[in-house]
Parts: sequence; C-alpha cells; structure tokens
Amino acid sequence: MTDNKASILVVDDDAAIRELLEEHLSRVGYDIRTAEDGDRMRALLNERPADLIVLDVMLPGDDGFTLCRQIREHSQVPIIMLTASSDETDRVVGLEIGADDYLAKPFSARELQARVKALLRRARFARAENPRFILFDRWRLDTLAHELIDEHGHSTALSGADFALLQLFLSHPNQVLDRDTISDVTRGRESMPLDRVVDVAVSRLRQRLGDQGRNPRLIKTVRGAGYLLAATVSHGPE
Amino acid sequence: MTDNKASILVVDDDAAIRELLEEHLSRVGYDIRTAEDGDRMRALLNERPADLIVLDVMLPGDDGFTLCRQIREHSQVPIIMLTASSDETDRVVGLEIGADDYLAKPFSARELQARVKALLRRARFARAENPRFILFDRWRLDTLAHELIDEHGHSTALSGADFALLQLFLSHPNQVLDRDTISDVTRGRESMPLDRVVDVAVSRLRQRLGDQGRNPRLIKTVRGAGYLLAATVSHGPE
DNA sequence: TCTTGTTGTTATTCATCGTTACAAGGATAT
DNA sequence: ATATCCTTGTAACGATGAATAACAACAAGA
Repeated sequence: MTDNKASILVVDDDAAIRELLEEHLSRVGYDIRTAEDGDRMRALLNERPADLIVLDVMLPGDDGFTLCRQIREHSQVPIIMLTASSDETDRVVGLEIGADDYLAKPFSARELQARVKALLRRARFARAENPRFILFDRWRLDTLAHELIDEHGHSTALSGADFALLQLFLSHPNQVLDRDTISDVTRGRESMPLDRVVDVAVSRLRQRLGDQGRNPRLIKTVRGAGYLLAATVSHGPE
Repeated sequence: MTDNKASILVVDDDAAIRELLEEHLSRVGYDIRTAEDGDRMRALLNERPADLIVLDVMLPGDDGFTLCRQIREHSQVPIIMLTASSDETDRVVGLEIGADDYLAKPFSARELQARVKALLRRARFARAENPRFILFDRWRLDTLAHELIDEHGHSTALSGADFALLQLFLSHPNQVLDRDTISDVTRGRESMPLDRVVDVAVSRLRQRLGDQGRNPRLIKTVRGAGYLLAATVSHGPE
C-alpha cells in the first residue's frame, strides 16, 4: 500500500450514478474515474490500471459479466458488480465469473463505500508471496499442507479458519490488526458490532499454539484496538 | 525540539480563520505561518519545515486529504485536520490517511490551542528507537512481548496502560514528567484538572515493579511537578 | 442417516482502567 | 507546635472490553 489515493474505476451507463459515486467517493479520499461503457473502460484502464473496479451489469455493448470475464483474464483487481434486480442468479453468476462482491440497486453510497473499503483492505492484506514454510516462535507452518509443525517435527492439521487467521498474522507480524481487518481478510466480510467471531477465532488459534491462559505470549490482545502477533517470522527451508 | 518557539503552519482558505489563529496562537508563544491553499503551503514548507500543521479539509485546488497524504509521503510532522461538517466519515478518513487529530468547525481557538499543545508534547516524547530489550534496575523489559522479566528470568505480562507508562519512563529516565505529558503520551489526550488517572496508573505500575510503600526507589514523586524514573537504563542483549 | 468436525452465537466470567473517596503526608501561616 | 490547606497514595467500585465454555447450525463423509 502506498500513501497515494486508491484508484477506483466506476463503469455505469447511468450518468446520475456516475456523478453520485464520483462525488461521494472522491470526497472520502479515493481517486475516481468513470466510464459509461466497456470501450471507455478499456481505454481508461489502458492509460492507467485501477485498484478496484465498480461494474454495472446492464451496459450498452458488452455487459458487465462479459467485461468482468475479460478483466479476469489478465488481472486480479477487486471487482464489485452492481445489478438492477436483486435476483439471486445474477449474484451467483457474478461471483462465479470472478467478481469479488456484489451490490443490488438501489444502494446507498455509504453502503458501497463500506464494501469498497473492505475489499481494498482484503486486497492490501492478502498474502502476496507464498513460501512453503514459515518459521515463528518454536513453530513451523506448512502453507501448502495447512499443517502446523512443532519443534519435534510433530505436525497437526489446521482448520480453514485457523489457517487463514494464522497466515494473516504471519504476513503482518508485530503489527496491530483490528477486528474489522481480520474479519475482512479471513472471512471476506466486515464484522458487525457486538460480534465476537474474531475473538473466538483468536481464542481457538491460541489453543492450537498452546498460547492461551492469562498470559498469551504469541498473540497479544491490544485492548480497544485488536490483536498482534508478537514474534519474529522467517521463511523456512524447502 | 529546541527551546525556540514551535513552528506551526495553518492552511485554510478562510482569511478570517487564518487571522484568528495567527493572532491567538502567536500570543501564546508559537511561531505561526499561514497559507491559503496547497501551493502556498508547499512553498512555505520548502522554505522551512514546520513542527505542526493545521489543515483545513475544504480548500481550493488540492483538498486537505490530498495534502495530508502528500505530506505523509515524506514527513511525520503532526497534523490536525479541520472540517466544516461534524461528519464521522471525514474524521475516520482523516485519521486513516495519517492525520493525528481532528477538529470540527466551529471550534474555539482555545480548543485548538489545547490540541496543539498536546500533539507537540506527544511528538516530543514519542519513542523513536525501539530495541527489543531494555534493562533497568534489576528488571528487563521485553518491548515486543510486553513482558517484564525479573532477575531470575521469570516474566509477567504487562497491561497496556502499565506498558505504555513504563516505556515512557524508560525513554526519559531521570527526568521529571508532568502529569499532562504522561497523559498525552500514554493515552493520547490531556488530563482534566482533578483527574487522578495518572496517579493511579503510577501506583499500579509501582506495584508491578515492587516499588510501592513510603519510599519508592524507582519511580519517584516530585511534589507539585510529576514523576521521574530514577534508574540507569540500557539496551539489553537480543 | 449418523457421525464428525468446523464455525457462528450466546452467556458467563474475568481483566483492565477510569473514577471516586478517604487517609496520610507535606507545606504554610500563625 | 497547631491548624489548615493542598497534594499524593491507594483501595474500592463500576463500566467496558475480552476470554472462553457451551451450545447450535451446518457441511462433508461414511
């Protein structure tokens, strides 16, 4: 992540929506460009890539699904699809094609803003490199087999949630991760207030790491903020 | 920071506000410069850096968010953002972008003055370097794990408040720290008069250090002024 | 279907930290 | 010295946040 504005490209044939989003999203600090159809979108992306694309399904010329597929052929940029109907099929098709999120019209700009924020966060914290083994504390994580190996070479399998959470911590060690970020990255959605899923997930991971009780050594709680992994992390031998 | 006046740069397109702040802040001893837009701000910063920047959000040309981001690319100078609306989003965005504090218009000059004072103090006392282990008295502090280790190698976890306070003392040993400074640095806000939080926090930390009773050896009370840590502090082995 | 493991939810318990109250220790005036 | 005032130490309380056990919902496999 840089300090620059995240660049967002909005593709919609309705000028009113384009203006609304341009206004709202640039106000909250994003760099917005808009396109009214697929041709214009391609032209803008050619100029400069975007960090996130908001894509209407109903478009003159190529529709949103088609464009989404085209983009996916060469890019992993996060995509949010907009659809007029709240029809479930559209949603399913969209996500199958490779969209990352989906929003039914009409929607509030605030709602979209929340999704955008969550998706950018996911993209930012998602692991880039992926070495087979990661060493930390007295553990070794096998990222391929999803196994945790102790100092004696004894390994145990991790559940999906445990693994995702641990991988997130390992890719951002000694850094406080707030609950929303953790929830976004490991489960793909924002946590509601009064939601204790993340706490429970951390508690379960701590048990796996033998790190529970009064004094967790590895995963520290930062009151009012989130959690952090207190450990030096290195890549292990193949 | 030197004994000279702290230098503050106010960026606002409203001449009335510029004059008000220039008048008020220079009266209480700051060195003030003002700019009406981003270009002028950059010009002034080029001449001479500032110790703190007050930045309006709504500006002709680049807005406050953009300028804040630009400044953050190469500087950690404290920034206070001013916004016309009391809209929560502005505040969140501002702080995410890297502003240190935020003030909704209309505000009193006195209110701003308090924030300025607190932020400058925080900047002055904030820890720069961060060695893993700090040795003092017969203790060792593990700054990564937030654990206090005694002479026998037995370690106990510190709470957030205990750790922050101890770290502040350790980075300014044998130096009186007044209550407002302690409150600013460890909790990010000024203490109110008749507020005993700092006293209680010190009392709790003393208990952790086995330093209570009539004659504390480590954390001395300086009547009418504050507290000081009486110990020689050194960096420990990795 | 039954079993097993995983994950979300809720409720209870515990920890942390701000506040208040009161006691004890200076300081100052007389 | 005594009285009075001010400052500080700390116990006790309460509000809030966090840990986790227990339960429920669900999915995958036998």
